[in-house]
Amino acid sequence: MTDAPLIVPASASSASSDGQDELLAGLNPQQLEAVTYRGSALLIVAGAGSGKTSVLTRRIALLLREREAWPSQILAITFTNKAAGEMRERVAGLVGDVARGMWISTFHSACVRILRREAEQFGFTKSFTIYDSGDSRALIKRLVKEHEADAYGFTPGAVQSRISKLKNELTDAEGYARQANMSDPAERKFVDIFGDYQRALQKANAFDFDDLIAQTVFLFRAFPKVADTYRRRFRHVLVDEYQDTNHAQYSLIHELTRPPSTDSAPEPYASNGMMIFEPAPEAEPDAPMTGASLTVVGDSDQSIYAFRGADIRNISEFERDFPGARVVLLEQNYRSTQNILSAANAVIGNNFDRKAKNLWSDRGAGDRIVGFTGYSQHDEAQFVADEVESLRRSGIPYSEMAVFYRTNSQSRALEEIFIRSAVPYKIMGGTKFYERAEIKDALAYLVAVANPADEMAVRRILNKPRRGIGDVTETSIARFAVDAGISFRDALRSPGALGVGPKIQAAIARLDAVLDEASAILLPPSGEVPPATSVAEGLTVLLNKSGYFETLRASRDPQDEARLENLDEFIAVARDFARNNPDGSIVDFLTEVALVSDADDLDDESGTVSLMTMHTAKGLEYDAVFVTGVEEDLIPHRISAGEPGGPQEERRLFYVGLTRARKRLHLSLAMTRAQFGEVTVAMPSRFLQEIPAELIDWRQSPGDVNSRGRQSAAVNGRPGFQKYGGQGASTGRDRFGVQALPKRDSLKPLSTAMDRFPNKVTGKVRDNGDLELTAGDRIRHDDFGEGRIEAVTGEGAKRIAHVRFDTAGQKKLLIKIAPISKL
DNA sequence: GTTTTGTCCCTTTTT
DNA sequence: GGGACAAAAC
Repeated sequence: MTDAPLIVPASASSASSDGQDELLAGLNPQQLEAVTYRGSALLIVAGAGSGKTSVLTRRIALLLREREAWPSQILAITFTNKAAGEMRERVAGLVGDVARGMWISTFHSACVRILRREAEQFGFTKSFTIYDSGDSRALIKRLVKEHEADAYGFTPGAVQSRISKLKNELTDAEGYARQANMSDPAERKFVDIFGDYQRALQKANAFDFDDLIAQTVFLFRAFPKVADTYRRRFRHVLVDEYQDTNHAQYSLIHELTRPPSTDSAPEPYASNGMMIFEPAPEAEPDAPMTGASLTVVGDSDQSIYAFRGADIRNISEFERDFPGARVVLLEQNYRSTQNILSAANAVIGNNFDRKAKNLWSDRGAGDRIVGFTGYSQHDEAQFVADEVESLRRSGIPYSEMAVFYRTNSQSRALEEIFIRSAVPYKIMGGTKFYERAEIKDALAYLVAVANPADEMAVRRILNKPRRGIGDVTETSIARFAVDAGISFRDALRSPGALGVGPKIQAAIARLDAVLDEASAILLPPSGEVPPATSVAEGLTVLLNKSGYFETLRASRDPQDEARLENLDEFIAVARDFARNNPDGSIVDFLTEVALVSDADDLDDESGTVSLMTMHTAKGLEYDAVFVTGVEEDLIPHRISAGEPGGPQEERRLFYVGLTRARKRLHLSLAMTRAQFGEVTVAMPSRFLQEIPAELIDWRQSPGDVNSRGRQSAAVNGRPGFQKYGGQGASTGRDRFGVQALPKRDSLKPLSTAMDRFPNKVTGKVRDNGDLELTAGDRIRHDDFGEGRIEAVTGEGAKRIAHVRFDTAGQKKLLIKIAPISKL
């Protein structure tokens, strides 16, 4: 354990004012230095939970309060939009309204802002579309087909990831072609596809995710004057989660923090006439301007995006890249109890190529980590659900609990059991809202209006809803467009010229009219700026008059009902947007929607447990955390084994998961796991063995199953549940400090004795219709045996029975689907 | 042109 | 055990 150094660094800034005292209050010496150090470059190595967000916000606040910088001179980059919003709020909380002019955003949002301003410089318009991975995959798929590249073993996915990797390395299509081995036919194919892909994007007036960064760097390099504008403007650049930056992002930072070229005159206006910076407070007209001061915050132990091109060297070689850089280490953890930290430290200590770092906490040992081994993933999920309920009863709100897993597909079993057990939950990510087909359709309608050059979008809505425009017609439209030298969208204006039947002509004319009608609302020809509410209005017009809504309403597919609800929600999003951005345009709306991420959905909606992948969990913290599926081939994931650095990255990912917990940490696994229909036997993850045994309190350990396991024999039912979910928890005096079982044997393979595992919760559901139950009734449950109803709450399909089972403890059940019968 | 059936993958992680 | 996609049936 590290001792806190007692040296207080000399504050670099001038005599402290009252405001400064307030900003510096409660900081430890290292944090204080991180906040007050002034120099060209500062690296803050911030271990998990070491208060880096607080340091970053105070650093910004101090710059503002001490008048060292105008808000407009600050650029802060965060990993998610949500983090950006929070940081903005916290800075505003410290210094008030001044915070307004700052750029606090993600790399992608910041680049979009720059690109929209400068788009005309290189052949795009301000209203360019942003292609998400789905869009670009669709485009690549078409190209792969056109080039018959599958003969060379190219799959769309492989091509996409290769292009993405190249772009993250700032290699563009021409650059790649120049150095490619053109004697290899497969290589030639790839070069062609890459080139066509880039041309298609340009033609569609669109950027993909990687382009947003890479093209901004190219822009800066090709137009030094443009770059200078931003270099003069941003005097303080701060980057969070620096360990997860890729080469393109690193280069962007490098470009931005370079001194402006001395020969170009300061230009407070961007090429389009927009004023982009206020004159510096103390302008020194003759002195050459230095580069912006750079502050980066990161923790190489939490680098988990190498697969996306993140380069850990960006952080490990920071001092080489930015000579004279100061490095500050934050090692005191203010988040977790020592037991949790010790486990995390032990795990991460197994990564050999890292700089030693020891997080410590003064919050006391805390509870031991709870371990549980289920028979199946359902069993594991039931443990989580029961434990969630027990924690809830002990006073932790649902919103302070989170369940993590390695892969999105693992969420299904958890979800099933949570629904059954009436545990309110929310899934972060998974099939994301904006990736649902109906939402993508609605977006395509909007894009077709906002950026008619985007042929993909127009094609997408051509026959949605079905209006009899099939492949054949689509091809004739495309051919006509090419022949006439007009866009695909404009070809829809002359249905008569397409050589298709009258019915189809009429359908095309109707679609054309709908798009025009919406266009009149969203982009009035008069040139006046429509109110932000026009987005929702235009969207409603599009969905109504295109017949999209009508078709869904007429359908008797139950899924279409859900689609309608999603679209209603989407319109609500548009209304919300108008409320928050009174001056927002349709392009702004589309930008915002394109750049939202999983983590951004995390409303502070109290009262639901959050389910998410460990990746999504980065940067978040909860009182109680469940890390599930702690098995070989899952974490570390099977695929990572073959990748260089793979297992180490998996270990960091696991470490990130562990360190999210403040007070309660649960590790669970299943002995068997069904993967695409097939049941496979699972092994405990190697990472479990890396945690000192005395830190884990196994409610049901992998060893229990194989060895004599007194607890298994104890009850002829479900020992695990009984033991913790039953008496102990229900009395309310619960867990804090209570020492439980003696520690179990170390981990062993789970291969045998599955039948000795008595506790098998299944994913079974049953439709009980409107089974009437009241307090006092006795029931029988397929998995839990007999019990007594203590209360019934909720209404209709959401009626919940609160049951005390004779052997399985206290549970909530959703009556409609629980496999129960009244006795 | 649309609907239904059948086959083949699949599962890392995401801005 | 399901979703995407293609072939076959309407």
